[in-house]
Amino acid sequence: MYTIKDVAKRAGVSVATVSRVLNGTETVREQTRRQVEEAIEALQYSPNGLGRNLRRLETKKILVVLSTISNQFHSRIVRGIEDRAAEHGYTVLIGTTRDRLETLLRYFEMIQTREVDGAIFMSTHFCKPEEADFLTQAYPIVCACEPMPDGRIPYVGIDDEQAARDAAGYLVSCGHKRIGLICGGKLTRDTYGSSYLREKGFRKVMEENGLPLLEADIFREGLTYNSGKRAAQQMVRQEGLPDAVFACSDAAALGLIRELYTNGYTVPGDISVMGFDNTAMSEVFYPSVTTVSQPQYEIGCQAMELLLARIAGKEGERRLLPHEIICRESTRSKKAKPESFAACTNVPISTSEA
Amino acid sequence: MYTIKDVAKRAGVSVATVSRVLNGTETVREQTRRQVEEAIEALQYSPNGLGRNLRRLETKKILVVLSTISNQFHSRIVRGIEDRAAEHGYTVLIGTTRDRLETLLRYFEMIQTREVDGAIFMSTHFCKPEEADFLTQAYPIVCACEPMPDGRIPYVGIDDEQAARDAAGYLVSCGHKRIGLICGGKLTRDTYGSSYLREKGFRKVMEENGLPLLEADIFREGLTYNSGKRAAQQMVRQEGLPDAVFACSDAAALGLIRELYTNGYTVPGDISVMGFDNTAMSEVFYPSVTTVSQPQYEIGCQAMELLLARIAGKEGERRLLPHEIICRESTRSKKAKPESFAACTNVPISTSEA
DNA sequence: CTATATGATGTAAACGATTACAATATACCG
DNA sequence: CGGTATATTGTAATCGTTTACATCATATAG
Repeated sequence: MYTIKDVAKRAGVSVATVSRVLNGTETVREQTRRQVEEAIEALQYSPNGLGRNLRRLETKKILVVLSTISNQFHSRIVRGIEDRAAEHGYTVLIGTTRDRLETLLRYFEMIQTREVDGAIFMSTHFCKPEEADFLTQAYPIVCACEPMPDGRIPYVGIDDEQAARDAAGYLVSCGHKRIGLICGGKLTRDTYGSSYLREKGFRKVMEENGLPLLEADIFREGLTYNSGKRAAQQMVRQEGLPDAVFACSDAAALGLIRELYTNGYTVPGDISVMGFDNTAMSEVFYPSVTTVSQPQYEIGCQAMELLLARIAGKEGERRLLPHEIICRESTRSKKAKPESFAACTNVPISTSEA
Repeated sequence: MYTIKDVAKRAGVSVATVSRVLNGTETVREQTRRQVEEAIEALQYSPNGLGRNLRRLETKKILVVLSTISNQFHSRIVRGIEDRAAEHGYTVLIGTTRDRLETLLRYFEMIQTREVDGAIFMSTHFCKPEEADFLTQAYPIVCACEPMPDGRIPYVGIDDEQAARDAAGYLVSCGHKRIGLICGGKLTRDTYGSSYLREKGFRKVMEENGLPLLEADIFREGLTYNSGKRAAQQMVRQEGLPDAVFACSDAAALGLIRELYTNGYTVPGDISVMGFDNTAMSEVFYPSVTTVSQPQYEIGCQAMELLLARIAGKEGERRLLPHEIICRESTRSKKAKPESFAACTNVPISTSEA
C-alpha cells in the first residue's frame, strides 16, 4: 500500500504539497496540482485515515448503539440521526449489543479510545449508574428513548409515564373496565426504564379511575413478540379475558393478538389490544394496532443535535418530545362515543387506517 | 485528555513500560505494574485508539453495509457476522446506505482509508462493475445475498435462480395455472440482482410447464411492502385474479395480502401468495406466508469467514448455500396432493405453523 | 534596480501509541 | 569475586498524516 511519501516522490514534490492537494486547502500551482493528481491516480493512492485522524484528533464518526437491528422501532430514529449527522459531515455507524454487557462495554471503549467522536445510546442497562454518570460526563454521549436511572444524563425521548397515562386513559374512555398489562419483567426493569415508567403511568390511571388491577392480568413477560405470545397463552388458560390489554410495545401487542387468534379469539371482537411505539408493523398487521406514536425521526434529529453540542463542549440537556395516540383496528369502544376521563392530557389523538 | 506520556511521568517510568502494562505483553516487575496502574487510575487514562491503530496498521473493526435497518431480512445475517467476528476479536459496525450512492461511496472510503479492516456489502448497486471489481480486488470486501454483476467477487448467498424455480415449482405443484409475479423494476434490476435472478427462474418454470405468463400479471413494483400494496391495487382493477402470486420478497407479499384483504379478497381463499426470505413477519403475519428460507445466520458466518480470509491475504471465492421452501398458510393446494412437476430439485420443503 | 508583498513549496514537528534494540540491574554459577 | 544469563526498563524509531514555519521564487511598486 502506498503512502503520501510515495506519491510525493513520484510527483517530485514534498509530502506537504501532496497533502495540500489532497485537502484542497491552500493554494497550489495548477501544474503542480496536476502532477500530484497524476501520481495519485497512477498509484491508486488513497490517504490513510488513521494517520489523518490521529493528527486531527477527530474521526468525524459517531456511533449509535442499539440492542438489535431486528427491533423495528429504531429505524426512523436512526434516519433522523443520519440526516443531521450528514449535514455536519459526520458518518454514522451502528453497533448492536444484543443485550450483552460485554458488547456494550466494547462500544464504550470505542468512545474512550476516541475511535469515534461521540455516541448515541438507545440500549443502555449500564453496568452501574455511577459509571454511566462518569462516562456521560467525560465523553460526548447522549441517550435516546431509554431513560437513564440518573436524570442528569443528556437525553431525548418522550414522557413515557404520561404517554402510558394517555394510552390507558384512552382504553378507559372506550368503556373498558378490566384492563391487563404486558410489561418488562424484573430483569428488564433495569434494562428498559421506559417499560417501568409506562407501567407506572398505567397503574396511576387505573387507580384514579377506581378500576381494580388484577394481579393475574399483569404479564411481566418482556417486550418482544414472544413476550406477547406467552402472555396470550397464560391469558387463555385463565377464566375470562380482560376487556382490553395495554402492551408496552407493539411487538408484544402483535404476539398477543396473533396467539389469541390461534386460540380462537378475535381482536378487537373479544378483547381490545393497544401497543406502544407505532412501528411499521403496527400499521400493517391485521388488525392494525392502536398504539402510541413517538416522533421518532425528530427524536433522532434532536439526539444528534445534542450530541454535536456535547462534542463542541457544551452541556447536555434533557428533552421530552410530544407523543400521540394512534387509533386503529385493534381497539373498539364499548360506548357510543368516548367520554371524558381522568388523566388524559391534551395529547393529540389521530385515527389512521392501515 | 491525558496521554501515555502523562501516565509515564506520573508513574515515574518510561512510556514503553506503560505500554507494556497496557498490553500485558512483556514482563514487568510487580511493583512497577502497580505504580503504573495507579497512575492510570488516578488520571482516568485510556489509551488513544487512533495512535494504536496507526502503529499497528489495523483497527480490528469491520463494516457491514446494508440499505436500511428497517429491512428485517438482514438481522439474522448480521448476527452470524457478529458471532464469527467476535471469535476473532473483531468489532462489527453497521452502515446504512438508504440506497444513496453518495453514502455508499462514503463507506467505500472508510475501507480505502483503512478506518476499518474490511467490509461486507449487502446493499450494492455499485457505481460501475469495473469499479466494484477493482475495489474488491484491492481491498478485503465480500458481498452477501446481493450478487454482483461480475461473478468473480467474493460472495455468499443462495442460488437465487434455482430458489425461484423451486418456489414457482411449488406453486405449480399445488395446481395453480395462472401465476403472477411481483419483482424489482427496471431501476431495481441494477440494484437488486437477486430479484432479477428470481424473475429468471420463475419464468423458466412457467415456460417448462407450458403455463402462459400474462403481461398483466407481472408487477414491476419493487420489493417493499408498498410495492406489494401497489400490485394489489392494480390487480383488483383487472378482471379476475391470478390463481397465485410469487412475490420476490416477503415484504411485498405482505403488502399484497394486506391490500387484498382491504379490498375484500382473502388469502389463500381467493388467491395463493408466496414470498421470499422467510423474514420474522412472514411467520407472524395472519395468514402466515409461504416463503423461501435462506440460511441467514449461516450466510453471515460464512461471509465473515471469507472476509477474514481476504484480510489474511487469501483469494476470495463464491459460496452458494442451500435454500428451503417453507409452507405456511398463504398458499393452498388445488389438488388433493401435490404431484411431481418440472424444475423442482430436491430442495427441502418444510411445513411450519406460525 | 531594489525593496517588498505575495505565491508556491519544502522542512520538520507534531498527533499518541507500539516495539526493536540498547542499557542497566539482578541473579546465578563456578 | 568475576562472568554470564536473565529480568526489567529506557531510548528512539516508526506508523501516515497535517500544518506552523521557513524558504525561495516571482511579481509589483517605487
